[in-house]
Amino acid sequence: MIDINLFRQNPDVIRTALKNRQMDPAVVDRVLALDADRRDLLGRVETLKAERNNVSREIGKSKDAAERQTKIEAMRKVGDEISALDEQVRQVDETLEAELAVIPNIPQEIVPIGKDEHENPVVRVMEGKYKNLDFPAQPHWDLGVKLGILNFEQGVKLSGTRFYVLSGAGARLQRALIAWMLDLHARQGYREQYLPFMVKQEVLFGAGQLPKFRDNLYHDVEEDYWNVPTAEVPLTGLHMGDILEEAALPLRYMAYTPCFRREKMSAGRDVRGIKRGHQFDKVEMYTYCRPEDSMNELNKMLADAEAVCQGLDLTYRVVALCTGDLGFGASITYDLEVWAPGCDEWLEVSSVSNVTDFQSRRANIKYRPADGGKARLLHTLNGSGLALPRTMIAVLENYQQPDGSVVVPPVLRPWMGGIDVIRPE
RNA sequence: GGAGGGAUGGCCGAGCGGCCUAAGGCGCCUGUCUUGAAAACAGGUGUAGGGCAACCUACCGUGGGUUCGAAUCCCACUCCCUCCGCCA
Repeated sequence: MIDINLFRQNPDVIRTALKNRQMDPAVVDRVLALDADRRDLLGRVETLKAERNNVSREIGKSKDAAERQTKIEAMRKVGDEISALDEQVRQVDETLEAELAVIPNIPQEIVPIGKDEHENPVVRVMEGKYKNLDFPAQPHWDLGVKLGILNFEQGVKLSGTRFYVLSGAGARLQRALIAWMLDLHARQGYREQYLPFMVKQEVLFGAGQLPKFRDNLYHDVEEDYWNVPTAEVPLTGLHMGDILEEAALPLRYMAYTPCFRREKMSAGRDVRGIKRGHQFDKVEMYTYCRPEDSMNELNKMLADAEAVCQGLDLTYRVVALCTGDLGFGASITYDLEVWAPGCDEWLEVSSVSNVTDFQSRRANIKYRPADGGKARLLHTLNGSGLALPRTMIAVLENYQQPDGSVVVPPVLRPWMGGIDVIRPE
């Protein structure tokens, strides 16, 4: 959510931000009009409430029955006016909140201006040991099926399209990746969390998923349970409504969770393989920090995500998202893309963002400055470290050998129970 | 799922429909005193919104209702505790 004070004081900043995001800036004028309405109504209703409070107090003290009756009659009328105005305030508030709730964060000045993902500049390319294979690379959907570690038919049998089963060494390889990533991030200073995979509606609002991305979420129709689309959601909710001590910051968390997405927006895209499913696993990093520290934390988090690619010796590149491709809550985002020689494409395995105070305002998360001053909104950041299916694709396709076997990356071997090479089962 | 008890400021804990503008205590901050500290004493200590300000409004688990007026009365819900049943 954007600070209403920014609309009042500098609406052009928001108009420009919306234009750069390829969105209509007309919403700014609607917000300003609603805000003016709201303040006008509040002024009137609060004056009436003050009057009623005073007179009601007099009624309590008065001994004169006739005078009491006169005042009670008068206040009954005032009460009706208050009810009517309160209802108007409620409606204006509701409309205003609805408008504000779907306005995205302001991109930072250093974010490149661009229309869509085709205009995202590549910041750097980091070549790992595995880049070019000197034989024709198989895509993972062939390689994995032949190895007997990946089964699409069973996924469809159980749950339908966009589901699959990992079997034997495949399942174990994913578990090894998860365990290794968690241990790596623990060494980098993040505290591991085990979280609910279903959360309440208000948590999704706080994280910026609702109301805008309702169509992408799975939820229980009988209870207020929503499956998390990313660990970012419960990691935001952890401190919803809290006032943290400045000394506790930065607070760095990480968590492994499954993620559930309906993928209504991408129907028909990436239907082959395990790149995009309704359920996938992810290790996520999340930081709460002081506003003045958030850009440093962004750089740290990006480096910490890159360390995963480096540990696996994968070739990857860092891409800066342009204004037209920036996510809803992000003020700046870097994507990590690893090279997958089998499907012959760069795969987005991580997205690292500084969300500034966009989520903390929605979720009411503050910190108390060490000097004891007023509580201030803090900044939050999130970054994948990494998304599992695409990391699995990259490992399988990069570590494949001409005979169709797959070498297990050395860093993962402690969890593989002696399997150094995955061969057909 | 059934029966009962509870939810009040940072914490503990009072609170007959109207001096609740929430008692009292603890904690914290400031001041006096002191070489310094402790103690004692005095004052101050929530969040949000509106107003240039004085000030005003809202908030006693949540949401409704009754009333001129609700922490207080009524209804629904949520969460916590105790017991019973069921259960990985």
